[in-house]
Amino acid sequence: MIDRTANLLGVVGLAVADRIEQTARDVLNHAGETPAALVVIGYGFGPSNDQLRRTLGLSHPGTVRLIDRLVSDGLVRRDKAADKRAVCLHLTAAGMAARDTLLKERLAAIRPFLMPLSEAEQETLGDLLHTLLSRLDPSDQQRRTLCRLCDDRVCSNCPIPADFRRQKDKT
Amino acid sequence: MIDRTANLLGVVGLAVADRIEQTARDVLNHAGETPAALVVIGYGFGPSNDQLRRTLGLSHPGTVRLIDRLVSDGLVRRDKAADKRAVCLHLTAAGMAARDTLLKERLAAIRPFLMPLSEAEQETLGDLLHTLLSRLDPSDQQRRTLCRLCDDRVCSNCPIPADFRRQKDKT
DNA sequence: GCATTTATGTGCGCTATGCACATAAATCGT
DNA sequence: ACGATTTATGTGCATAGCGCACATAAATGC
Repeated sequence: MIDRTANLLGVVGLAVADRIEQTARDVLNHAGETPAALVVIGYGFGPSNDQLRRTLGLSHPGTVRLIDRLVSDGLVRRDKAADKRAVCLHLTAAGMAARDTLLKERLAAIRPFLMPLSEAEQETLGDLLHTLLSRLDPSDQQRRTLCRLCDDRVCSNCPIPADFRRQKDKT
Repeated sequence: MIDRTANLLGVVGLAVADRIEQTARDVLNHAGETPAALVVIGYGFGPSNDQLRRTLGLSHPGTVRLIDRLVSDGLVRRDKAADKRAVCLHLTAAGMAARDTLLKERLAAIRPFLMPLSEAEQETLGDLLHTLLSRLDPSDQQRRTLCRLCDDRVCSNCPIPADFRRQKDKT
């Protein structure tokens, strides 16, 4: 019986991810992990290339090229870090605007799935998803990966707090 | 309040899609829409390149190359169709085995998200997802796209029946 | 103070995909 | 029934996004 639910979750997950990806492509003209990079850098703690790499689950050269794209689009700056080997990534004003649009459009892309549900059904679903996420027991790294496209402005009582805004847990 | 739920659905959707994609890559050594192609062709109604293209949401040359890959992997055959312009796609024995593995591993990839929930919670979630899907009101084409990775063996009482096994609705 | 580790960047290749074009078969109108 | 249009496939060429192997510079650890 669990497999019936698993299958439905797979269908909905695919549908939701499809819509998010399409939206991100429309907003940024880039696909893959590029939108997630924008969201993560946007927390403003100035991640290094390497920190970002781990959150996005990419190889490090892949991350370098990803940042190259964002820099050449004028959305990201490579600042100097205390550690002179590292870079310290920040959004430009244009980058922040793009990030805002991206997150707004992401929610707009997901909302149609929920609109046909009653308030009560939405509430129940939200609680169940919250419970589901709270029981995943991910590593710190996995938390950040899970939340890499999350809109923290609407994530009250986050079930998997990913400490994006703190510089601790650099691992 | 809907946005809190939308955000959580986005997080879970992304997580589920990530796991499915990773699993598909492990099983097939291919990514993108290749796994979906295997599932859809596996219904055995002998889709044409063009029918498949619409379900996968790819360009037609992209679909030709996708089938090229599956053929050269020995998973798919290009048979002749009644319409002599068209091809008629079928799985080889190896293709059917790969499809079985793929669907099995897909469920295995999703199950860990549900395991920590109680039976009752799983039931409620399944019912809510079923309701959500049943209210999407997609076109016939969208139905097939939604279900392109679906495991019909465990999809009892499908909320969005996608007539894969029937040749009607060739549109 | 030198060997090791860490962080970044570069050369090169590959996969998945799209656009423009070509070709063959079916269909439609007269 | 025949030419014009539409439909289905395939091919040349290009692009985005990514990984591996390698190079280099800064930090770290005896």
